[in-house]
Amino acid sequence: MSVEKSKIILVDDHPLLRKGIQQLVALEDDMTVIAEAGSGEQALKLLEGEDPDLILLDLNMKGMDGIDTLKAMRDQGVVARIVVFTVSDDSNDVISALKNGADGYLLKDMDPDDLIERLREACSGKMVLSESLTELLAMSYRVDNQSADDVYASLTRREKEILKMIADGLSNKMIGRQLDIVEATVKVHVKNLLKKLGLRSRVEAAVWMVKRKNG
Amino acid sequence: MSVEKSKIILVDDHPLLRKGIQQLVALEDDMTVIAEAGSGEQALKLLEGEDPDLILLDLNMKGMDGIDTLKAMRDQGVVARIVVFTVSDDSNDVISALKNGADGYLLKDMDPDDLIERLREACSGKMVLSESLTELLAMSYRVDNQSADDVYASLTRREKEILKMIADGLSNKMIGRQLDIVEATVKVHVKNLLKKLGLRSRVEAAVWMVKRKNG
DNA sequence: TCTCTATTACCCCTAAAGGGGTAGTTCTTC
DNA sequence: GAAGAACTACCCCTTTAGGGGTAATAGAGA
Repeated sequence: MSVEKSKIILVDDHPLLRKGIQQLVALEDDMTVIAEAGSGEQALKLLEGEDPDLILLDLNMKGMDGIDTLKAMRDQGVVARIVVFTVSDDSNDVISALKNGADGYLLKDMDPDDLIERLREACSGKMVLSESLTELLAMSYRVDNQSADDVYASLTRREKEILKMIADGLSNKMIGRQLDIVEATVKVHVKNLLKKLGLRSRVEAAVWMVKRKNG
Repeated sequence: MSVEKSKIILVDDHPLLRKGIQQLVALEDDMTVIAEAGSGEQALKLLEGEDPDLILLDLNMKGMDGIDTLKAMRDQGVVARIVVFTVSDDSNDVISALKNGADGYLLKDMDPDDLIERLREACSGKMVLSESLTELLAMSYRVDNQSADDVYASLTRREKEILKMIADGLSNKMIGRQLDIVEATVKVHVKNLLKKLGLRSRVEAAVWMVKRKNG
């Protein structure tokens, strides 16, 4: 029997780019683009009826952004390989994508032949990353060791103060009471410090803080 | 001028016991019972109009229990001294009460004269505890050192498993997905392990777990 | 002076957490 | 076989958390 083609879905808000990739993939006999979406919302709807092997996902989209779309897909229980395909080589984006269940992170400026090869690898279950990201990722691994202090240093006085209280198990309301500011303001600081630390919840923040101190 | 009497509020669902204490206090010239409540809800309502120096609070009440009432009082910003007065010498109750802002913990089987003396001490700002609780409290201090493992050992296999995942920052939904059980069941386990560990939130649980491992 | 950052406070909204209850199953233990 | 513990799943409910936005104010620095 003939080899079954890998089913790919493209999610990008640039129709031209989608067209380009689609034609590129069409030249290969072991993969095929079965659907396209111009937004995260559209992609999520699409996935209710499709069962792709690979989803190529842009990060910078209008409306729901790529990371949110990625989160939502995983929350929906999508089992397909999801590879982020974007222009951003911002380390926060890369880490954030990987943390949220991306199986790869490719930059849009890569060579077309290389892209096809990477997609093939991704379909076969391999984690794919653009070369230029290796160094960046290597640095991010050091976050747990030394550059954690750099991230911590980027916090404002208030944020550090609140982070400590989070690690003490205080709720936003209690923190506000202790600092004599309203809960809503505490939430603003929490929101900002989570973003700076690249964490997703106060639980992660608390653990991060404790490990930083004595781990 | 004459010394101002310490104002006491009694919260207990046994009218007879309230009466007894009230009469006992009435014999003293430096303290007075200004109000009584038969339930936590009633006590909270009462506190909107009263400004006592001391609140004597029963733990085992119908409806809202003593700990919840205590929490609610502190959340409402009640500044009065709050002393728990109960029959329970369960260490969890004692610790829980102290964690939630109690200024003392007295057992109901104590000598009446002794009680009055303790109330007087409480009014003057001293932390009061029944003698038989000293050993119990001493043990609880060791929780942070060695007997933490005993508490941990009291967790079921499932609870330990989930506690680890909490420390990894996973949400209940994610934990459920990973263990292939519904989120509601995860919440049951979380609820139970929090109670066993005497903690109030998953944040505290996560920190507890991390400190236990490498702290 | 103008700009940037930090801090504060609010609006909107959804999702997550947590506490109470009941209840069925399985498995062990007495 | 009865009793208890563990695990599962659901009901109810309120509170907490988190993410998006706008905006005012104060202070530091170009």
